[in-house]
Amino acid sequence: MPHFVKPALATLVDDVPSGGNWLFETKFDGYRALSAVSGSKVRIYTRSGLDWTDRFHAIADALAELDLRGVLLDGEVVALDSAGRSSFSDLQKGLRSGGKNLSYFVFDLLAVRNKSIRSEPLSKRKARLKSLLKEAGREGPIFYTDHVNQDGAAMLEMVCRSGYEGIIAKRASARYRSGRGRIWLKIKCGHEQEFVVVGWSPSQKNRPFASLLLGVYEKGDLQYAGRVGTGFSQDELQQLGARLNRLSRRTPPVTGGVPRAIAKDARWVTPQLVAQVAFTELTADGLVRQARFLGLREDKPAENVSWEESEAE
DNA sequence: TTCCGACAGTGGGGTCGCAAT
DNA sequence: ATTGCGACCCCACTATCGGAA
Repeated sequence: MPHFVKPALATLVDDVPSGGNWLFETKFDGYRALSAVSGSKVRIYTRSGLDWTDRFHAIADALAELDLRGVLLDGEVVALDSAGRSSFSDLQKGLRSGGKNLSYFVFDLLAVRNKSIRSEPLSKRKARLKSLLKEAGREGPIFYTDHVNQDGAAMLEMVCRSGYEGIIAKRASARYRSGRGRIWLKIKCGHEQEFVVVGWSPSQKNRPFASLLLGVYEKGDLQYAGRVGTGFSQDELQQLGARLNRLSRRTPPVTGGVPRAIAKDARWVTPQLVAQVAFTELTADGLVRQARFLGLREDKPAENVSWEESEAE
């Protein structure tokens, strides 16, 4: 059986690359999974190389039926919602039931007959992968991840309008390279909007604060919307920390919805500051996921901050 | 010289399992 | 029964450093 190889990782960029022989795939929101398959023997590894075959056993069983020889696959395990989008929260729930209702979108082939083909160009590896999976993937849960060869910008626009997470651009001529690099780029649809700063989480470390607590007005009530703890420079941390202290107050300005564990050490603030925040999506509880701080909006009064209608830019 | 990639360190939302309360 | 914690998953970012381009 082929052994684990550290996966290639994409670098987040703002713009779709042009020129230079790129191919474009839709970005899935799931768990990265590399699979070593040899006949009925299957091992599925996480990004860091842990063996998660048991958690994904439904997929492992499907891989075992493909009758592959010494193959190493790279792809993403996802849960598809009713519209066919990959849903991260469904995935997290789906894992409880042993990996049923999960799909495996395979996008790269790293070894065949126990021999590494990582030095072959991506376009060639994908062609081999496609023919390998041709008979297999018809009804799932194993799928070949297709791509387009041009006009990534148009693809991004279409993908965002349909509510997906974004796209991945890959150099078609590049060999497989472990670790983060410029050979693979991710461009996210991303959401961005203003939030009222309603408080902060104190830091265990040597920082003015760990994260900002966010809120949004909904029908006159200020509701908790999660935290943001990254995106600040050293200067911003200091300056924001000082302003928060000046606005500090004893009672929470939000009406509710703050998880116990967070409310326990939360420090509250008069709702006055407005933060611009980017995030990938809202969780089932209406909290921002993968949020990063972009800056303060000094021009916006806090009372005007409510949910913006979800729409692609 | 400039840029890139690796690393360390900080932060988030989740799930799970186990130990302490 | 509830709570807390760490180890995993998904990540985000800043800051630094050495070597490649």
